[in-house]
Amino acid sequence: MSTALYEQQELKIYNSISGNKEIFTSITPGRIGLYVCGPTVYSDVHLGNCRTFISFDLIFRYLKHLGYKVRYVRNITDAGHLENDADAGEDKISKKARLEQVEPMEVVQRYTVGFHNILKQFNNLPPSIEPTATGHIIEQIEIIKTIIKNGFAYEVNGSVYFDVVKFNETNDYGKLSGRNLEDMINNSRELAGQSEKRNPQDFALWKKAEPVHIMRWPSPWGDGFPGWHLECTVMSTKYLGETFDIHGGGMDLKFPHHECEIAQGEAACGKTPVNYWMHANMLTLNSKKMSKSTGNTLLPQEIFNGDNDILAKSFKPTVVRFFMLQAHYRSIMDFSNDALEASEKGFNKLMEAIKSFETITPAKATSEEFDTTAWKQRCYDAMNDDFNSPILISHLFEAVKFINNLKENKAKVSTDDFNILKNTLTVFVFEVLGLQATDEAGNDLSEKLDGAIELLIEMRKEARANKNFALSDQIRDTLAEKGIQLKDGREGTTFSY
RNA sequence: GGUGCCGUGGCCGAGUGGCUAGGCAGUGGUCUGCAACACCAUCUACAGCGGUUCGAAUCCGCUCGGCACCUCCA
Repeated sequence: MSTALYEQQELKIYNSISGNKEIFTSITPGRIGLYVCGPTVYSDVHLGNCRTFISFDLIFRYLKHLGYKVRYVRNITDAGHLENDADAGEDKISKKARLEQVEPMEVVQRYTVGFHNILKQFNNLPPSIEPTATGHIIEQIEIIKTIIKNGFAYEVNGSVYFDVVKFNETNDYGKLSGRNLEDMINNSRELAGQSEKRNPQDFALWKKAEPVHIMRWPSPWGDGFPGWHLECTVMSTKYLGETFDIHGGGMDLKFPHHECEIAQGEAACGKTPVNYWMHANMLTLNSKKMSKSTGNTLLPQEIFNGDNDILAKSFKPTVVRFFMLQAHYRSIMDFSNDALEASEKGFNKLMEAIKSFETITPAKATSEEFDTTAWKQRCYDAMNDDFNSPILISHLFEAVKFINNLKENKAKVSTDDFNILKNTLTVFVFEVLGLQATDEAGNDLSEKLDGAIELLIEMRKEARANKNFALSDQIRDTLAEKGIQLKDGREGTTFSY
C-alpha cells in the first residue's frame, strides 16, 4: 500500500485573505476543488495572461503530484464583461462583434481556440471543467433571485444591482482587498446622482440590454445579460460547492472581482465561498504591467517567432515557461530579452544533464558530497513552501552539477541513489514544472535531417584526420550559419539545433 | 487623494535576524588542430540615513525611487 504524498507533506499556501502562509487542509481528504478565473475571449491572450495560467498550471500539477484528486475549474468569459463603467460600458464581446460585423459567438470561438492553442504550446494541462458564462445563464438568473430574496440586491429599470451597503451591515465587504466600505465611499470619484444605483459601490448582477445590444437573454427583469462577477460565483458553486478549497486568479482581479464574488457567495448561500485565495502576480514589460489597454504587451506568438523589436531571437514555449517558473508566482516579474536568453542557457544545461543519465553507470556507493535523500526532501520542501519553484529550480541545478561530476567520473553514485536522483529530477522537471525536452521532435523530417547532419559530421571527421581544416571549418561554420551547432567532445562530435 | 507592495551584485531572481540560493554574464582552468560547445573553480550585493540587537539584506523609523489597485485588466 502506497501512502499518498499529501499525507506525508505539510503544504503551506499563502492565503491572500489572511495575508499569511497557512498549512493547507482540504475540505475532503485527498480531494481539492480549484477554481481559477479564465480569460475574457474578446482578443488574443498576451504573455502576461499566460503567466497567470502557467502559475496555476504549476500549482495544479504539484497538487496532483502530491496525490490529490483535483477538480480544476477554469471559466471562459464569453458574456457579461463590460468595457468600462458598469453603467455606461458595452459588453466586450459584443463590441468586438459589432466592430468586426460578425456574430458574438464567432468572436468567442476564435479567441477560445487561440487561447487553448497557446496554453497547449506552453504545455499547460487542460482544466477538468471549462464552463462558459453563456452556458450558465439560467443558473445566474436563479442565484440573482436568491440574492434578491435574501435582501442583498434590488431591481431598477430592468437591471439588478448588488446592495453593497446593505451587505456590509451584516457582512464584511472589503475583507479580501483590505478596504473598508466607508473609505471607498468617501474616496469615490463617481458623482452622486449620475447613476441608477443606490450607491457607486453597488455592482451589476444583471444588466438590462439596450435595443442595440446583440447578446441578450430573457429574465424576470426583462431582456438583458449577466454581470461579470456573477458567472464565477455560479460556476464555482455549481461544480465545486458552496464552499470550496482554492480560488485563484490574477492579482488585478482581487478587487473588485474577487471581492464581489465573496459578497455574492455569502449573500446567496450564507457562507464564505472559498478557504484559500491565491493571487498570481503580474508580468511587467519595461517595469510596467503588461496590459492590453495600454498596449504594453507581448504576444506569445511574437516570442515563438522572434517577431518583435525587443527580441534578439525567437524562444521556444518551454523556455518561456522555464523563465517564468524561475520567479515565484507571487512576485512581480519583469520581461526582457536578456533575462530570457539567460534562462534559455540554464534550461539547456538542465536538459543536457537529464540526457546524460544514460551515460552514467552507478557504483557501489555515493560520494559524500551529495546526499540524495536530503536533496530530494529539499525539493519537496521548496514546493511545499507556497509552491516556491525558483528554490526548487536552484536545487535542480545542484543535482545538475552532481550529474556532471558523475559524467566526468569525478563522483560516484550508488544504484539506489541513482534511481532516486533520476526519478526525482525527471518528475520535477517534466511532471511538476511541465517542461519539455526541445529536441524530441522525432518526426520524419527531423530524422532525415539528422541523417544528413551525421553524414556531414563523418565527412568533417575525415577532413580533420587529413588535416584539411579549411574543409572541416567550412562544414562547421556553414552548419552554424543554419543554426546547427556541432559540439566536439571526447566521445566524438554531436550536434544540436 | 486612499490602500497595499517593492527597491538584492553587470542582468534576471530566491532568501525575512547569525549558515555559499540559483541561472546568465565576467574571470581562471580542463578539453580542442584552432575555436565554439561542454564541464570544473571563482569574484562583485543587499536604495540611503538613523535605531533595536551580542549580531540585520532580514525587525522599527525616516528619506529617496519604482509599481499595483481604487475604472477594464491575468
